[in-house]
Amino acid sequence: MDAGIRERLDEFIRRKGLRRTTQRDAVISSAFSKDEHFTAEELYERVRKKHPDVSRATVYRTLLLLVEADLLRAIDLGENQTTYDPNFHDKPSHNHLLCIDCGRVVEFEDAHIDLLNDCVTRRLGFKPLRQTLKIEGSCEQLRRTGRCPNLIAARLSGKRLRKKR
Amino acid sequence: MDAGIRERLDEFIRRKGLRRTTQRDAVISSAFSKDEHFTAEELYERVRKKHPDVSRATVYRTLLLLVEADLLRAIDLGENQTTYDPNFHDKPSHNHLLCIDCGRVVEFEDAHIDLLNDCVTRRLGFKPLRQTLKIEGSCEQLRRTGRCPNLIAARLSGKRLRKKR
DNA sequence: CTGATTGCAAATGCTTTGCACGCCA
DNA sequence: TGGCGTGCAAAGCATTTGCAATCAG
Repeated sequence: MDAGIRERLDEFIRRKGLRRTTQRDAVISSAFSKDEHFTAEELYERVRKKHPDVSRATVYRTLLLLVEADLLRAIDLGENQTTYDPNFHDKPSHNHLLCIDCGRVVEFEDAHIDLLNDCVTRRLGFKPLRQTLKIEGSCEQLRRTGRCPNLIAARLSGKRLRKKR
Repeated sequence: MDAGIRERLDEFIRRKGLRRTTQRDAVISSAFSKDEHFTAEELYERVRKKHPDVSRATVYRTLLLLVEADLLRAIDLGENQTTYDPNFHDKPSHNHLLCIDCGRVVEFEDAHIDLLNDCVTRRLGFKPLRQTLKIEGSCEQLRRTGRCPNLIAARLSGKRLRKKR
């Protein structure tokens, strides 16, 4: 876990008069152990591997804290559960592209987007605080060659492709 | 209800071998009776005013159809329920700005956004299909003058301001 | 007629909560 | 010691679904 995160966390804990507990630490270190997105349930399972005594409730409660501290971002990837993104600390203004063919999620940054948001928002009389851009697209390689490495990987891993919506 | 919508709907019904029923028609005409966003529950109540016999299940099932037909768009405004937007037929690529002060949702269009999405997406090897940009901002007028007409209106109408997330 | 559609109530699935106990500061 | 934090199970909520009855074409 990145030092900047630890620092911001400490500051948050201090400011809110919270306490550091074994369970809380376990959840937090699992949350930031990879840079992959995860759902509450996935994190719960990941935590349980090392700390089988942490309850689901604590995972949910800690997630709420982390989102409030802005260490984690809750994003909507179109499934019926909240997805959490641990990468906003390093890349504060990245966005997501979802492949409708294989469900892959690509994070990307683009300097123009911030500028654009700023213009649009001010024009309307608001001050921009946060923006979420989600692009859905289809895989060009799949269309042209009939094959897409991600699609194949997704099938092999048994990952559910995408649902409706 | 706009003629273009009726037309697209008929085409959809024909293509899928669906049937036209009183309940379905009631739900659909309520959905497009205003250009306001709504939740399933809100639509259910609106429908019941004129057709007290329509069930909640039918409302949900019809909403699914309308989204599939791309007549309605399911959007995520940060509450824990899906919001439906009936304005995508007229403004296919508009986006949403949410005021964190009063919860107001402003729809806006900007020509640059489509271009930007296109560039970003192709650069990553995908073909853009649909994008969702949600900007959250605070009200400048409120900050400067301490008053915002929308905030006051929202309070008066008892509309819940925003929840977490 | 026949399969699509409906209402009802039960089921789902994610997330939150009430409560009594335990533990950090 | 005073509360904050925890686990458990129950509760909440939005949404979906099984089923028998009903209706459109």
